[in-house]
This record gives sequence, C-alpha cells and structure tokens, in this order.
Amino acid sequence: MSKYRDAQIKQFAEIFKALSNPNRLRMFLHLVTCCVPGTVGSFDAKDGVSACVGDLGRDLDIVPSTVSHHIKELHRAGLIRMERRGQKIECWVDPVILRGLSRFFDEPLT
Amino acid sequence: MSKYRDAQIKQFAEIFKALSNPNRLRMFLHLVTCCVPGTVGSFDAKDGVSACVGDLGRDLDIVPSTVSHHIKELHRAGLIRMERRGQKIECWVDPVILRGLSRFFDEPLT
DNA sequence: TAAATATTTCGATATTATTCGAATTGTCGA
DNA sequence: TCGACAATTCGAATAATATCGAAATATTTA
Repeated sequence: MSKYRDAQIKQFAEIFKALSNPNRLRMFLHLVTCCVPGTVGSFDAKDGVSACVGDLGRDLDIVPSTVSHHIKELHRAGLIRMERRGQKIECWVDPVILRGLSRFFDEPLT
Repeated sequence: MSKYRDAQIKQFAEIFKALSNPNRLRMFLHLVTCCVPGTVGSFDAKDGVSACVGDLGRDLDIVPSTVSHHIKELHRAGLIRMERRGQKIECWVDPVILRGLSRFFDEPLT
C-alpha cells in the first residue's frame, strides 16, 4: 500500500505537527530562505540576516519563552539543528530532512 | 523574507496540521498511492483498490466515526475531494494541492 | 417498506498544544 | 565580579485534538 514503514510515517507526522503552527512555520521558512540549507546564514547579524533564536521570533508578536518553545519543537522534529555561538544560539535547517520532505510529495507524482 | 503571504502560510499550516496525525497521514498516503492524483482509483472495489471512507479506515484500528472525522479534516484542509457514489463516498487527492506541497519543499533547494 | 450497509453527527472524556510571565542559566564585556 | 543580553525552564490558564459509542441519515436491495 504505502512504501513508508510505520516508524517513518510517525516521523513524518511529527514533522508535519511541527510545521502545523503558523508561527513555527514562519520560523522554519525564515531559516529555509535566509540561509543555504545546511549552513548558518551568517555568524554575526551585521547584515541583518541571521538565524539566532531572538531573530526568529522578531515580527512574530510572541514572547521569547514561546519562541524558545517553538524552536525546541522544530528541533525535536529533526527539522533544524542548533549550536551555541557566544551568547546567541544559531539555528539552521537540516538539509537531509528538507530533501526527504521534498521527495515525500514529489515522488507520488512521478 | 518569505515569498509566501500570510494567508498562504496559514493555509499551509492547516495542511500540515491535517497531516500531523499518523492515522490521517496513513489515509492520505493510501489515497496518494492507490489512485492517480486527481482521479478515483476505482469506482467499485472489485480489485481491492478503492478510496471510500470505509476502506480508508481499514487496518487503522479506529472506529468509523473517527475515520469520518479524520476524512473531514483532510477535506477541510483542502487535501482531498469527496463525492457520493451510491452508498459509498469516494475520496481522492486534490492534484493541485499535491503539486503545491511538492513545490513548497522543492523550491528552496533550487 | 424493511433490512442491511455506509457514513455522519453529537456529546463526552482524556490528552495535548499554545501562550504567557516569572525565575533561572549561560556568556560576554567593562 | 557585576551588569547586560540571550535563551531556557517552569508552572499555569486556556484552547484544541483524538477518540469513542450511541443515535441519526442516506442508499441500495430484498
């Protein structure tokens, strides 16, 4: 029936749950569009393009603790990677996951 | 920042919410793989491949009313279309939405 | 028309999610 | 080491979700 195993289906369900909140989806899109997948856009925010936790919550009208919570969810789902860099914690999209998602909807069409 | 407008982001979030439940995701994958997108797999289930509500709930260990609820969610999100055909109600994946999803994850990579 | 089959609606309950504010932890620079 | 900044943890309130079972609706067939 489906080529996906039960564990994979559950994993994809987790991923979609992480993307099911508009604010989390915005954060994810921010990361996808601001950085080359697999890399951090910039290590200091001098050009206005960055991927630290605070920046991801900007323009979102939610409090920092909520931003942190959402980022944890994105990370838990395996969508993003995180690494402390001084005071800030930089985030970037996991390129493997992104490719998996691309295929998820692409292959049934071919 | 993002090429998606606010309304589009909300729509995608709705779609991902619909796919965030493992049982609903299984139903969706059933439809995606059993039928050519945009068409119903078969109008009578004589070959074992069908897309009526009852068939989508088979092997899922949930009661018919729950299946119905999940299908309504998939429909509300715009993922599937439904049409009564006699006693049964046939479901199939909306091909436009599927293409939109494919692009959603595909384009940031290119 | 009555029985059988397919699906939906409704109400209830248990679980999970969203968001906040306050307090805490970690890091840097004066 | 202290103050400022960045992020997290925790507890609480509210809202949303998943699932069931019983009852209702729709359709076909005997």
